[in-house]
Amino acid sequence: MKTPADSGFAFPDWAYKPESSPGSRQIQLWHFILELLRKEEYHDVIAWQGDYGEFVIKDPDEVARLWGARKCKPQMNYDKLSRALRYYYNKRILHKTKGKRFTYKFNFNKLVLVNYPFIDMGSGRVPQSAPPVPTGGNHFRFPPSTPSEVLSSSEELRSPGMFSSVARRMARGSVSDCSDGTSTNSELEEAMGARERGMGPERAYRGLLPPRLPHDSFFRVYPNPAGLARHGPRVHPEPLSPFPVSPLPGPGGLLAPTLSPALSMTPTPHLPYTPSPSLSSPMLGSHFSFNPEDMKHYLQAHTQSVYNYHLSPRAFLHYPNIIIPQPHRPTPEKPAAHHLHGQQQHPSPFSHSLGQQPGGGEEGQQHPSPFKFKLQPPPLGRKQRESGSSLAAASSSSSSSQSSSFTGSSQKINSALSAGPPKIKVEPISDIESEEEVEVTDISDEDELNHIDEDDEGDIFTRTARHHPHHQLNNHLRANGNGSSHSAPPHANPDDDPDDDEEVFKTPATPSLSSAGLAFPLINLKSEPGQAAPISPGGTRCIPLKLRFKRRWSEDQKMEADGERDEAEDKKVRANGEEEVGGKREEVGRRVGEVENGGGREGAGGVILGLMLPPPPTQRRASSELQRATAQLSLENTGC
DNA sequence: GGCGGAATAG
DNA sequence: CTATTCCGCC
Repeated sequence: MKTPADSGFAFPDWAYKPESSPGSRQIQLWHFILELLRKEEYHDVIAWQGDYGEFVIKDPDEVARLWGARKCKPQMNYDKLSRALRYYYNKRILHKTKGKRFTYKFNFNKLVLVNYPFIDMGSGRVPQSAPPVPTGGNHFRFPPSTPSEVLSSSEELRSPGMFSSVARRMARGSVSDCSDGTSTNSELEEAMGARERGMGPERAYRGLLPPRLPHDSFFRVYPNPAGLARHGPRVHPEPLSPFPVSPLPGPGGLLAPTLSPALSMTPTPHLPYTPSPSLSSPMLGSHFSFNPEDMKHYLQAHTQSVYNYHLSPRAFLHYPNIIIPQPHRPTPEKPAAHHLHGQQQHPSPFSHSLGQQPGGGEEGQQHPSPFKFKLQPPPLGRKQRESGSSLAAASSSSSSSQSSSFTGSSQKINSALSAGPPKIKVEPISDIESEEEVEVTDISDEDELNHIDEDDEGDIFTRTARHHPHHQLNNHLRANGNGSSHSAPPHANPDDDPDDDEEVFKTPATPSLSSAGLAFPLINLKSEPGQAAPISPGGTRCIPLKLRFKRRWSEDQKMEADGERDEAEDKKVRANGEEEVGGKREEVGRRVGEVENGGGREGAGGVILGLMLPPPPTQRRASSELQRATAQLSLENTGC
């Protein structure tokens, strides 16, 4: 089925050679594994098999040898290599498939999907195990095209940081390796390298892509079931460009004024700043394709992921209808993927249905309306909000955004904030939430919790938000306490992993409206506990426009928060391993501070702790994956 | 086989 | 930090 090249997955180049790797500049094991997996040549040695993201090391010794060659560690053996793999467990990059020898499973949530929605793991057969990624093309394509405005230029737009990194990367091309020349290196690299280098600009896209966009974009996509539609005639925004209106940096590069330069700039690979819209939007523009197929695939993949990996459902939650509609869409074949991503299909995106997928199913339901989803521009970065006196800025920014509608919400936020000392940031809620979540999330391990996966599936969609602000916390605590079984209810289980957050999300709301995307929990959740919140959980439907806006707004914030959160998470993950609740809390606080600081790297003081403490509802952290991925993407191989 | 602690290298 | 080494334990 696929050509070799295709067959493998095609992760974005950058995925393979990121520079950003945290500690070591060298290639990371998981990247290496991915490389091997994507090459057919190595299928006898290691291959996808089983569930999504699951792969089996058919020849451990060989894999070890290859790895050793790559790292110039002749003494490498499977025992050692496996130790390294085990370190990924806590990071949630990998987990062991129990009961199957030499079989591990990638958490693509973290690694790929979110990050690279359009990546394709290989068409063909890549078994189910291959990450479910979509894409019409073979590799990822970031459809540059963009509808309208979008941004073509987005690249430049992107945050400098990212951009720069990309650039560097490009410049360098693949780096390589040990000259020893073990076949491995050379092969892999060559293949990749060639590809990469060859592509000029396109590559750039890829590079850029990765990070957040996709995911942001996705998250921003709202289904628009009746809700939105009603509320406005689709917003102007257009069908095509989902993000066109976005306030941010659109193509024009408008980086949001608000963004604090510092933040926005933060180049570090980590993406310290992802959240900010600025980033996202650009990406959206450039990378995000609206090609229906892509969307469809992506969604499906995402969905799967959700199910399989606990991706944060929130994304989907928003869109109950997510089901990737497939109205009719026959095209069985994939678009020529080969050519790269670049093609610009234009999509009128919405016109098509996303549906169809080869494998799939047809779960797709058809919907009368061609497109349910409505894409929206990313909200402003929280930073932006922050920076400007948070509020003011926010409002402005929001207004700018297409959905100017949100402006109103700002108030809300304020109020919310006001509750606490206004510190630096505005996202009180989110932060808080995020933190908690984070904690929760981190804690979890998928392995054990695997069952969760399945559970999640159900849960994700099913659960309603019942979380009261404290509720989670409590659970959290309890959970931690338990040493043993995770039998605890899914949701209680802190471990659940990242996805837990999702729980929170689950919106109680009715599908219809809620789905509209408007329904977002953040605020709602909080209000819930109380008695009647205007936006009662269940009653999303009747929500007045204002409320809707607010919700949306809040949603946006959340998202942003997520991004940050992610970072936090990452850190946490590491940290948390053992922490207890109490300890965790503290840490959380710390982390939060970091996050706020911006990327963590330094920042102004993280004062917000106070806010954080309360255990608000959590959300998801889907984005964490992104960050993580980003952070981790370091692949370069250096010579020995 | 698999896990994970501990020490350590880079 | 990530990975490598070693190693004891299940």
